[in-house]
Amino acid sequence: MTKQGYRTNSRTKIMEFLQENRNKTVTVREIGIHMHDLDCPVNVTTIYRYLDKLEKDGQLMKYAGEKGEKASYQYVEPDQGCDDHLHLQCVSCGAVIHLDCHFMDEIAEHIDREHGFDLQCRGSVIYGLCQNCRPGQRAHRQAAEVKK
Amino acid sequence: MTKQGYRTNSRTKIMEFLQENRNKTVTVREIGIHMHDLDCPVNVTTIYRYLDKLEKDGQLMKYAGEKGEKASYQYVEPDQGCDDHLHLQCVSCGAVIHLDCHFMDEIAEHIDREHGFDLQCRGSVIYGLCQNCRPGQRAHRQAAEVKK
DNA sequence: TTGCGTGCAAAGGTTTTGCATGGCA
DNA sequence: TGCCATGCAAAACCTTTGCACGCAA
Repeated sequence: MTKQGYRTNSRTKIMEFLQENRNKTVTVREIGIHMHDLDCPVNVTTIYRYLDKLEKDGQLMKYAGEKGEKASYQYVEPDQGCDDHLHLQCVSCGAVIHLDCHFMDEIAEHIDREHGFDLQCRGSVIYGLCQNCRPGQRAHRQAAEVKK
Repeated sequence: MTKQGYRTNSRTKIMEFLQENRNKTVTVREIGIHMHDLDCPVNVTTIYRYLDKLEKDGQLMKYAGEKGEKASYQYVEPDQGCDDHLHLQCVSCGAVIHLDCHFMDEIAEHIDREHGFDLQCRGSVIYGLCQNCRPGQRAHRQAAEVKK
């Protein structure tokens, strides 16, 4: 983790937004819109640069792109150890589930022993439907609608 | 699976390339370069359209983007059932391993029962290092070099 | 002949880079 | 004051779309 850098109004608000949405991923565009709504418009360049920095510092996970969309980012607790477990993301509402249970060890072990493959959790995403979005559940899809 | 469409020289060669590389993913750019090397240059538009068609027909799996790169595609056997198992991709050489063993059921079941999550294999990729590319192995990295 | 495939040009979108300015420490 | 952060403009990419023409069946 490198040094903190300056604390500016923009960065503070972006970080707040990331932390509020730590249970799912957000895109650069969404951050931009949010900042605009806050009457604190920020250039996309600034967002990209700040996010790159945060990712290098390990405070952010970057996903190449969710199902054909563009890159998305997710805040991670500094000590959450997101490198040790896989992540499930709901394709409907965007929620991210951290698979940090005992079973994670079994997966890594099986893949290692049976397939000779050394798992790398950072950047790996398993898609599907979360509890709330599965058919038959009452649909909690507000988040999904917001996305476009 | 929809109808076959016309058989043209370009399509034949693109399909051959996809099948030759069925053990890993390829990008539109790589296909373009390959076609150029074959003295059979094809417009990128054509590649995109053909790939879209193949994906709709289920002969191709499309990945949103591998580790920050752009979309990549992989040929799948018509009856390979790639919707039923996850895929491991080596970040070094690009090889893809089909996780179509008994353990796949355990993963899906655990994720379902413990996390209420309905797995969706298509598009999900787990990254890591394959047998040949793991440190300590003799490095088979020709493929990795080709990529850039 | 008919309809699909292809190339070209252009557009839309995301992300990056250079440069000058402004602001935090 | 000295960096670092920011905005702006421009560029580099990736991908899609419209249109006209060519070619397979």
